[in-house]
Amino acid sequence: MARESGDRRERILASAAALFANKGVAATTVREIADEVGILSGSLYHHFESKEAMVDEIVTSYLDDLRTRYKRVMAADTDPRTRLHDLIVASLEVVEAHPHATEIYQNDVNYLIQIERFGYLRNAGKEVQSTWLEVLEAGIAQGVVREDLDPKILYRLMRDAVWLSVRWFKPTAEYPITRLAEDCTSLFLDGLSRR
Amino acid sequence: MARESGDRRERILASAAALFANKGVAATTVREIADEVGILSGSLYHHFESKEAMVDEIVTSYLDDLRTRYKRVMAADTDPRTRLHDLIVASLEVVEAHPHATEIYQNDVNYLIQIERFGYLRNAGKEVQSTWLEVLEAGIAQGVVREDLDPKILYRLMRDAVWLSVRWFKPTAEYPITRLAEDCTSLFLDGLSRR
DNA sequence: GACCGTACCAAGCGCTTGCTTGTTTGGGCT
DNA sequence: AGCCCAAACAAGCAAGCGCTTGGTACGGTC
Repeated sequence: MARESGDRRERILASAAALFANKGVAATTVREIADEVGILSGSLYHHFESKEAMVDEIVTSYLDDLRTRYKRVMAADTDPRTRLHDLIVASLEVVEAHPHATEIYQNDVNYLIQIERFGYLRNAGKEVQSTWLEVLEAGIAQGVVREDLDPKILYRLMRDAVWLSVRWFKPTAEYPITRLAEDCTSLFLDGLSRR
Repeated sequence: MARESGDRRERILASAAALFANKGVAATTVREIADEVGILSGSLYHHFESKEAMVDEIVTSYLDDLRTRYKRVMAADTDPRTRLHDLIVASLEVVEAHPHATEIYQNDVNYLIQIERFGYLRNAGKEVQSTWLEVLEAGIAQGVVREDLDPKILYRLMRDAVWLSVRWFKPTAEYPITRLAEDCTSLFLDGLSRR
């Protein structure tokens, strides 16, 4: 029994993440989480300090993974166009690896951010933005990206399109995540007009 | 006093909308709404049947406005490129007219949709989608839109980029909403690559 | 000046929330 | 066999929830 205790913890986190993603953090009760796992609500507190602690663990591991992948993209010696593509790929891979955490972050940042414990979310958002801006501005400087569009606005439009795919994208054999990444890159870089 | 009763109702709705948008519907309490208006929570029920009724009224008027504007766009005898632009403009105008309602819809559809009363939200989403698809498919048929990108995926990417602008866009004199509409249209149609 | 209806207050009901507490269970180790 | 201790249960607490109720203040109408 004791040797499976890690399993239980993970199962609780997985159930909690799914519920948080589908119903929202505030609308999910600890009793619902416990029901999903098949224990009583009080027993959750043997594994976690609080409901907030569960959210925290889910979101933190999500952001850690994201940061790691972005750093890898920026460490490579590549041109802006490739980097933009690689950022999109990295983001979509994170969406695939942490679908629930992504949805929680997208839906509930506003709510979470006003809880003291989650103040760090402000910095996380800024970090991500500056990574994208670095690439876009390098692109403008090198003359491969249009300079009549504000990079910040470009970033926000792309960001929402890419991250919100978590709400609708379910990878299949015919349309895997790599294909979505290609289509995103192609849409943003070349547009949907036939030429 | 009686002659200003409509005012009160509107003030309650406005306060409720702002709170729902910022904290989420589930995380906003009737006491908070009442505090904002300066009355006690019980007094809200003189003006509204329930908390759900407030949400309903906010969301319904938002969707009504959206439907009206989309119909106007589709009624005009214009080419696909213009129509796409006009749909973007119409959407951003609705964002501007109903910022809180837009945010509530974007953040809380998942939560609301599972409440019986808000079942109609399913149809609303489908209606909007089919309007965009109609335009995109006409564009493909007329050879002005690339046919190597799935229209449904195009729609979803554009939809999230456009609607989620409610979270960050604050119109100014230098960058009004019309400019954002132009930039969106330009990004989606032509891409961000310099050519 | 008696009456009416609107708008609100004061109090609190029944229920659910996140969380705590004291106790029981049962496999692993000596 | 005897003990240990992680893991779960059973019960329930205080706080907060949406909402209801009975009463009051007061401008408008006849």
